[in-house]
Amino acid sequence: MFTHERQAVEQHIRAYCAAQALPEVGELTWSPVPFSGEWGISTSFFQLAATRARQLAASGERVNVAQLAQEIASGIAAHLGAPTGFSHVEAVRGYLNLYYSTAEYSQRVVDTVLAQGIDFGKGSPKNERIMVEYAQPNTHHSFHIGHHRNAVLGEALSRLVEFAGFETIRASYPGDIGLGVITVVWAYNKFYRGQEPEGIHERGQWLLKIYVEATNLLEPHEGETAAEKAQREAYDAERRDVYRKWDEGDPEIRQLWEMTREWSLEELRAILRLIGVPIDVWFFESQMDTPAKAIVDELIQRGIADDERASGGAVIVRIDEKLGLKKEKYRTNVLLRSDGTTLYLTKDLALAKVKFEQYHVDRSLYVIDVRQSLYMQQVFKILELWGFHQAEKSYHLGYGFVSLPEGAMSARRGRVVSFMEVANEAFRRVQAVITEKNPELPEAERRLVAEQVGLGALAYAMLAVDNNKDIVFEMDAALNFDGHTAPYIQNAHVRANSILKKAGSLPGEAVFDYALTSHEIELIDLISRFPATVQQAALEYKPLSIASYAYDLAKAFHSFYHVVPVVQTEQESIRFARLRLVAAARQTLANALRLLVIQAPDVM
RNA sequence: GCCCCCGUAGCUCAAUGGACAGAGCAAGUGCCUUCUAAGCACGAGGUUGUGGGUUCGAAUCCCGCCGGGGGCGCCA
Repeated sequence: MFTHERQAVEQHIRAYCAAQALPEVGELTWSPVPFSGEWGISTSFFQLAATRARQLAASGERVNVAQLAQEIASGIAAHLGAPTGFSHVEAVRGYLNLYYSTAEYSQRVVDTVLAQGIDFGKGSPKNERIMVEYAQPNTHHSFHIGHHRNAVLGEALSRLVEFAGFETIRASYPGDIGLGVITVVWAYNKFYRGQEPEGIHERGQWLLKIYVEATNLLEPHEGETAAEKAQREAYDAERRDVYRKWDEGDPEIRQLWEMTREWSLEELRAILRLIGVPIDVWFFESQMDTPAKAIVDELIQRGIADDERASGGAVIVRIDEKLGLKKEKYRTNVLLRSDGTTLYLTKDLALAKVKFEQYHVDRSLYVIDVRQSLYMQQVFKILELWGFHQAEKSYHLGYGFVSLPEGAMSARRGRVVSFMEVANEAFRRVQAVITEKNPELPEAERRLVAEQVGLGALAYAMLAVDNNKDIVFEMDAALNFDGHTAPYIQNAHVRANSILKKAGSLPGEAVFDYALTSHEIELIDLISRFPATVQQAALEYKPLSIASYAYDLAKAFHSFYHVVPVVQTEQESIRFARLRLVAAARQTLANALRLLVIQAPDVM
């Protein structure tokens, strides 16, 4: 908006500087004027003044940079007068502030939002394809709140980059094989065959219980007797035998594995559907073993990997050495065990190759635990050595772990917070609040809204904190619906909606040629910033920026709602303008919430 | 030993080179015959861990130190 007018002003500024024999103006960066009450764009002249000061210093003249910047800004302000599209211009402390014409700007913002609707804020196509890999829990475990953080962060990132203009593919990569998985298959077969409970979530959580009990049987205990030790070792031998049979493709073991695996995947798909995560492509770790073996020889031949098998060693990549680094930074990682089996790294490299070659991905994003930072850097560097230029644009969005107030979660000890338990508790509490606040709402609708609000609260708790930071999950805090939370934002949407419902119909157009209150100005200002916020957040891969923005917008709307009458406004032209503003605010809130994987209810 | 992340109000967190460092929670005061009080308004709370440096300008960039967390060739 107002791009044309801004460019005209830039031309005037350049012409002025040339005429005054000032140094060349570089790229002019504009930001919103940070004061409330009016709005406009601002740029500063400190750079220019500093350059000029250095020139003058060469001839022995000393000047104060801040003062000079202010002089330049004032000179330009006087030169500009009242440019088209702006009501007035001022120079303050080295900054040049251009204020928009209130009526024109308001109308343009509101009309744009209402014309574009759900697309308001959407960026133009970037002609680049992004694949986001997230939602990679191991199968044979139940979905816990750490997985939830991963899934919500990944989905928010996907929606963000997609909305910003990137073609986006959502990929899930569950770990469906490995010692942990085999442990469950062994224990199920030996102790629990046919005892699985009904119900998708019950069965998913039951698998975790088996895992915990099996781990207990297989781990050494303090002061164990010789008989206990023998028993434990016998169990471990059985488990190893199951793994060997799986590897050989033993039909019975494979069938057990597939059945139990499917129970986990059923639970995973149900939860992803519930929280709004539509995965496009499923990769499975078990399917990457063969492709992984296939890339090893290629990496050896290209001189990237070193084969030390002849001396009883493994196939390794000395990353620093291959990059020509003198100090250790990326270190060394193993590509193939000395027994010839693949590792996680091998499969990840093979999968990356598939993403680049078969899916033609330009940017590969990974939402993975921040503790794997070094590992991810190793993957990217090996891909670079391998010749995949896309690796430079690949990105690891790490996130901190979710822990309980009493300590870290541990799947092995069964100390996990099940996502469904938390979600159900949230639904119960929200329903209780709705019953109290809005008793007329029919039961069926109440349930639906409770789900939208409960899930929203959980999602927002995961997104409103910097991804690098750990979250100590406290049920009470997450379900506290006051303050900086999703329900606060959702309620702003509900209030906007109830005004519009009360008004009946939305005027097709309106002008803003009356004296706007500061609340209206603040609201319009925030709405107008949404498209730029989306672009910046997407390029930084930072859903948090949207979470902050949505909160600010909701806060501005709540203030507006409290002070400024809409439906009760007597003068029709003002009422029309305010109704359209409310509709624009509702739309923008909905669009922002959608990027955060949070639903915008009409009532609550 | 080396690498990464973090240190901001009593607590939880924003702000990554620009104007007076902002929110929420907690504690305090006021506001429901008015579009839903899951709300609004008003105060209070800060040498941005610390010492240097770069810059016209630093919470932000660089170096040292202190404190916390994480990681480092056959786990995933």
